[in-house]
Amino acid sequence: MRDTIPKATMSRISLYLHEVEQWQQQGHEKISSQQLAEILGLTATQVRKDLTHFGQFGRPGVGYHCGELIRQLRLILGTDRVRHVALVGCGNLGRALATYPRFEKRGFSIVAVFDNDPRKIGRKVGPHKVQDMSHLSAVCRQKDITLAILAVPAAAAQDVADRLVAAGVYGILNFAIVGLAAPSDVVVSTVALSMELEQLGLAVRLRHHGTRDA
Amino acid sequence: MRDTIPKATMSRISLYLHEVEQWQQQGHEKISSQQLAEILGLTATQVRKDLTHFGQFGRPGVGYHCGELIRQLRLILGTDRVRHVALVGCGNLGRALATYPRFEKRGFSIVAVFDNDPRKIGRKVGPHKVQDMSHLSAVCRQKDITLAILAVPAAAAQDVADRLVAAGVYGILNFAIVGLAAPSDVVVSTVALSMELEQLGLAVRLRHHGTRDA
DNA sequence: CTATGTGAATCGATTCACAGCC
DNA sequence: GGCTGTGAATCGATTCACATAG
Repeated sequence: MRDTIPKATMSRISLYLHEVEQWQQQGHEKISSQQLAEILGLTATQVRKDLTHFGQFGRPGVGYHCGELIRQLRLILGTDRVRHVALVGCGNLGRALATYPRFEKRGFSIVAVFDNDPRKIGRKVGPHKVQDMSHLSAVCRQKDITLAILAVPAAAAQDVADRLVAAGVYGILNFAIVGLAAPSDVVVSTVALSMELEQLGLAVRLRHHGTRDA
Repeated sequence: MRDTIPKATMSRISLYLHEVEQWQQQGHEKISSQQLAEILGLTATQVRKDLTHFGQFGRPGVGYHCGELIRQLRLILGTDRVRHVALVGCGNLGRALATYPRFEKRGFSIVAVFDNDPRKIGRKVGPHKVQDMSHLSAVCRQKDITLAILAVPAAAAQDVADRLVAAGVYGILNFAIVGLAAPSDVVVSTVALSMELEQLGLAVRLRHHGTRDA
């Protein structure tokens, strides 16, 4: 487990966890790299290579024990214990994310919600009162918040990111369409929804290349 | 332009478009591969290689003309003309996406919204009345809808996807956490928000590897 | 005989080095 | 001089082939 993990591998670990959980819920006790690969449209070798970056979880001639593999994958992802998350920005997208049930189901708990709009502060969003940004640092430290979801307008994103970093957050999931500067020990991952749609459009165009200008 | 485009290149084209637009709005007339690369944290060579997959848009000694490059990038992405999009699923996330202003700003227009919940049908979400799923096929064809955003529960996703395909949609942006089966001429792109958060958590853990179990 | 784990080989993407144009 | 476009070289990721364990 102590070499550097390929980026491509990292992006597949949570896929593995999700599919093995599904598989187990369907009543299976074990799963082979072949079966897991087929579900995900990968190769069996790729699945095994990915997993062995973190340890040897399977048994030759048998496969992987679902329960054990799930435990290990959660350990890898750090979701064996619940992680506290702050959500900043209570627009339409922010409110949807605040109540997105899958975060809670997968080991992340949104424990504080912030906005800087006085009309929103004090309102409830899901189970949480929206708090003023000025409380950000104190609340993050008090509630042991290590990750943040950023759903504010692009113009405000860098400022909020700086404040989150100052508040001791280690990772930021950024829904604004700007690159964020952050110190090297803080991870920023940007989800640009409009670009996802653009890329889908491009993929469609290339697949139908000459065919028609669909 | 007629070799196969690397997947990695495809995923960067919309980044280029966005940054060149910003750059132009800041009053610049031209941009060099070096400047664009710095903004995005890439190398100048990579930017040039990516662009030349689609044609030769720059002039040696000068750089790229912003206006011309933007025009070409939109042509590549197919957003030179507005594309009609259907949104299926009016839960919290669906409603946020239905009114997400950036889609409209970048050449995509949500022209129809569907749900199968009778209590939601007829309500307005942004400028659109929520329609029953039974109208899906007729509306998609009538309004020349080529792309769809799928924001329904995982259990319903495959069924809806099948109906979208039957309705002549070429691409599906899927927010449900399931792999969707679709014919090879239909592109499915899945955005799994909870997995984004898991991957962020993993990246954080690996960056701080031994340090502390943040 | 079945399925994992892994070094070696292949494949694809990034970077280098430079030829050609402004 | 400055910068693009591109073949050659490097780097990383996937696949192959097989040794090893159940």
